[in-house]
Amino acid sequence: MGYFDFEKIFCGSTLQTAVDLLGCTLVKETEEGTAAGRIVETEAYTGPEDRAAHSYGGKRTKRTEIMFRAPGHVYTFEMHTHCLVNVVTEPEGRPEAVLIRALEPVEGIELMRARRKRQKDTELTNGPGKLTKALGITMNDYGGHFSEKPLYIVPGENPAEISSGPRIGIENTGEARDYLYRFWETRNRFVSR
DNA sequence: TGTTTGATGGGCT
DNA sequence: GCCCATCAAACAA
Repeated sequence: MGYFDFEKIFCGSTLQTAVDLLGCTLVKETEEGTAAGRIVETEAYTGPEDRAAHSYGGKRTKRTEIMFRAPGHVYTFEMHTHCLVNVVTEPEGRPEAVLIRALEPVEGIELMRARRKRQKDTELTNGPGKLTKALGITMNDYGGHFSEKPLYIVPGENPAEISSGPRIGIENTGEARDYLYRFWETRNRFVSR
């Protein structure tokens, strides 16, 4: 079993990486056990030129620092008491990332149910804050790399059919609001909406 | 030190 | 579909 090929995203575009990540598997190992899900929904955040990105204008803060590092690093951040997880893309110095928005549960479903309480199975991982809770991803994962345990990505077959649309929850970002930077597997029932 | 603001989720209508 | 809890990061002062 190998890890996702982060070399190929050195020279690719973040939009292409967002598409390439669909169908790959996100795995988190904890003391409680291993939980994993197939990535079925992503969003691209293309750095300095993208008003919706945390790194818009090249803004470099404690939070966005990791986005300037090499591809494959783990960018987690908190908002509204939830933890969201991103894959850093592009070479050192170019702060772009892909947000993982939804998974289709593959392994450790009982563990996910326990972490998510009385939720229907389709509600376990169909949102960026939900999937981090189901897999046990926290701010402790910030700065790690997706080719190392305990949080990593393994390659998978890309979906046969992919849809795209505007990103979610970025109403106040001018023209960036309309960019079609959200990608998902067509008709997959685990996408967020 | 104080104030503002979300890349959300869950509950209620 | 609408409302809002809740808190760290960011930023102003």
